[in-house]
Amino acid sequence: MNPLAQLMFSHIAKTPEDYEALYPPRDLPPGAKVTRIAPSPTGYLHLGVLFGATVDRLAAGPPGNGGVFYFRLEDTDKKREVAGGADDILASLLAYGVTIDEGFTAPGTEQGDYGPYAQSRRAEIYHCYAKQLVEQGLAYPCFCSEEERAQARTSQEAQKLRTGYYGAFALCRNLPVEESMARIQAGEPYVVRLRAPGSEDRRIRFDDQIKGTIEMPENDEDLVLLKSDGIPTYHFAHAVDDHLMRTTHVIRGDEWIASTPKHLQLFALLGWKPPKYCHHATIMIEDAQTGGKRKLSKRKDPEAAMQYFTEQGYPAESVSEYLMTIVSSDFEQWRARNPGAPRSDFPFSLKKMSVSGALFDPVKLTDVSKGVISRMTAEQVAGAVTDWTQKFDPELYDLLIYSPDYTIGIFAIDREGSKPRKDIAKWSDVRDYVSYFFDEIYQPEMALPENIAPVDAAAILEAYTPLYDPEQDKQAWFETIKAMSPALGFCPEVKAYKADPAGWKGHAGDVSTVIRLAVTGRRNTPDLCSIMKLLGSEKVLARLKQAKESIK
RNA sequence: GGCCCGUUGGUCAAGCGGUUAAGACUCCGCCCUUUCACGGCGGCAACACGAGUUCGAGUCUCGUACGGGUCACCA
Repeated sequence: MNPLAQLMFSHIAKTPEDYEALYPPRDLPPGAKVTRIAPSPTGYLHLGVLFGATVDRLAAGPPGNGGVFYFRLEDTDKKREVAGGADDILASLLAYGVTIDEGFTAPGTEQGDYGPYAQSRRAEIYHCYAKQLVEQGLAYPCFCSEEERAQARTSQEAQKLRTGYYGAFALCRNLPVEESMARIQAGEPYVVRLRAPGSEDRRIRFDDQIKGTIEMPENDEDLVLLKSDGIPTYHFAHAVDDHLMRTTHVIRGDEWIASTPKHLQLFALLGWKPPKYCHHATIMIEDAQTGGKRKLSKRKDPEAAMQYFTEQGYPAESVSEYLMTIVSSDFEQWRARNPGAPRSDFPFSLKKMSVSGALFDPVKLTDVSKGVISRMTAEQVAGAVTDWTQKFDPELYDLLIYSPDYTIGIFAIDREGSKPRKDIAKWSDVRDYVSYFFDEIYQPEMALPENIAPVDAAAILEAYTPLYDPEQDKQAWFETIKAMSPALGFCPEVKAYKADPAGWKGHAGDVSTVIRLAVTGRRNTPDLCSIMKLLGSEKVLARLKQAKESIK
């Protein structure tokens, strides 16, 4: 029995063998992958985490296919923890269509045989393995204070040496056992450090599933395993958890590459087979200050928080679809060939992931989102818009719920058919799009096109008003416009007008533009006949009258 | 600074030793069209640089430059 290990971990009764038995290897079909997302609840869900989770989900395959995608909480940093952060992340993930098979599968729900899935509740497990390492002489207590470490760093920098707790700078590394024990018994605070056997001039190599072979110096830093409060660092927790939870593929951002030698060393020392590492490039953002690219930052970039997209009213589907175009280089081509297919059908491969960081492109998001919304039914759009306005635009919400049929009617215009309109990219665009359907928020622009004189416009409205027939269908309606055009000096056929513009003031299209302007306050709208039908004759007549007066 | 990773049009990107160097987004033009939007057609626009290997290099090697990441009792 190692007296030091005994003293440090007197509360540990279980052995590594116990845990091996408790968490046996998973019975998986050949080739099935076990992936995980392990966020720390230090804020709300942001684009980077969603991106990672999307990749994990994709790599594990659709639910029920043998692969497992689980959610583990890395709540080891009490200082930065945000209350409710975990549930928010979970709920948001689900909202973006990332389903979870195991661990925390929904807010307040934890399931699976490899738990607990919150690191704050796994202290005993980490301590058990830390104890083993101390017993084997592979770990030791370190009493260095913050000041001492800062001092060491300063002197290292002065000597142009690599900073860190290694080699001769690892002050507590060779403390006599008796001294360590005495100091612990005296109540002195300490951390547990790895006695890193690595050497800087030996190199290790690993096959990254995304980036390919990577070669780096071995780790020789005596990294902290357990902080002074007994909570493990990420490195140690990663090794213990991903082994015990039988993760096959650790998919994470490439900012982790630098510490992979530490992780590989940990796995080796613990006697475990390491998982396959898959380091993906992170999403970048254009820095407004410098014009350059940089990693997305939760603090600097409000649009990194999913809350931003929610407030703007981007459908979750749009964001997911956009993310896919960054996740996998061949997604767009697949999507073009399989327009309606669920994303889970996409044949995903880690190898197809980009090795360099993509710049977040809001313009592309807009384009993707317009496509997504154009494929929705009028009912779906009305429903989504109603939900969104309830939270973010109460005034518009009240107008929209007044008559659900009317609201659906608005979104039904020009929606059916093979060439749906793409006017809306996000729900916050809707207010402007629908404003002329509601007198309460109607803001006519009323600026006539330059080629139409006010007298002619007035004459057009004068002539049209008695002809207005709410029963007319689209074709009959435009026939009416054409029929009344010549008397006003406008050519009934656009083509004929273009062939001989000199003989006319304009064409039937100009006539309809004047009416459109009178009825909607705009020069550009979807099909005017449908709009007038929806508005109803009372409103149409009122607006025609109002327009005639404003022209005079 | 050390150690890593990266670099094909403005952006996302195909490409795997021989291609007129795909495609998507943006922008521009034309067509369709009662406006707009949609759609169709077309256009602008790229292999960071320098050596080397090779009959031949965006593709392989080495340098250089530039960009990013990382060097915590944060993840």
